Amino acid sequence: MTGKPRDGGRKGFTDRELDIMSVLWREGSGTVAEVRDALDGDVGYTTVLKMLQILEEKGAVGHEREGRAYRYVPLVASASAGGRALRRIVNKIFHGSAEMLLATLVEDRDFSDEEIKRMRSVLDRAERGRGEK
Amino acid sequence: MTGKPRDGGRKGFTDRELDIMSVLWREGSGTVAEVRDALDGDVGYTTVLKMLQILEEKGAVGHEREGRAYRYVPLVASASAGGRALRRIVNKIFHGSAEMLLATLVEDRDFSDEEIKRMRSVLDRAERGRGEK
DNA sequence: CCGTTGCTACGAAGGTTATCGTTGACACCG
DNA sequence: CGGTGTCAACGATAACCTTCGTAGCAACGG
Repeated sequence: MTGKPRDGGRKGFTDRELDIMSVLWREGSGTVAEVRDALDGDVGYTTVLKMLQILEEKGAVGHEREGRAYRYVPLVASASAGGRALRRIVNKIFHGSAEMLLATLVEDRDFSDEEIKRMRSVLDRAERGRGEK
Repeated sequence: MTGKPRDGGRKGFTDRELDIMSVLWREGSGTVAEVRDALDGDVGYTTVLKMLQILEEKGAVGHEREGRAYRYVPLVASASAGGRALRRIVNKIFHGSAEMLLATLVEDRDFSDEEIKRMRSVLDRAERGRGEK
């Protein structure tokens, strides 16, 4: 493992960085070639490598040697990045209203009954689970 | 009004751009000086002007003369920007699961009973309102 | 042993973001 | 009229994102 953070991962990810983090979160880890294959369009090998090096400088990923190649692993959890991103959106776009955020979300996509049910139970759990810890 | 779009506002906003759009969405419109006053830290007048000009180039805002100054108005609705941002997050960070997004949201903040209730009714409305249009 | 292949490292190019300094226009005050 | 304050326009700057080309290294096949 290497990598001294430059900005500690405080800020959100850029588009390309997010593409790459998304792959690592989904797969758990990846070599440069694996990440590259998992990306949509065709991106140069060195481009992916560079992005991973930048992400490492920021402390978002780490790497360990695997044979001749490096295997990169995310050091920032997706939930943590998601929380930061959601906070930003709810504050700047929805003026602090989570209700508006949710309304926009469900208006934007057609959720199945199943999905709505599960979302409702997320709210139930939040309500019940409060006041304990 | 002026402003031919350069990228049509397809992409999301950067941090600073979002700060400024947030003010315009909240207030409805604003001159350079008004926007500047509404921003948190002290930002230079010309900086705010420049950002508004960039946003105008992108088609996100327009302006009309008001006395000697320009009054800027948002051309992109906050719900539209919010929808785009949420889609990006749910896809890249939560792998398409709105349920995970919602779980992260409610874990991150302590919502009141009132807020939870309103969010639940947003889901109810979504369920009932489906299949018609 | 030598060429090929699969890697990482380095650094540069082009575009964007974010910050202003400076200039010039215009109007108001005294 | 002449100074002062408010405003937009322009250009400069520094940092950062994103893309690679090129080079160098190490292992493997023949």
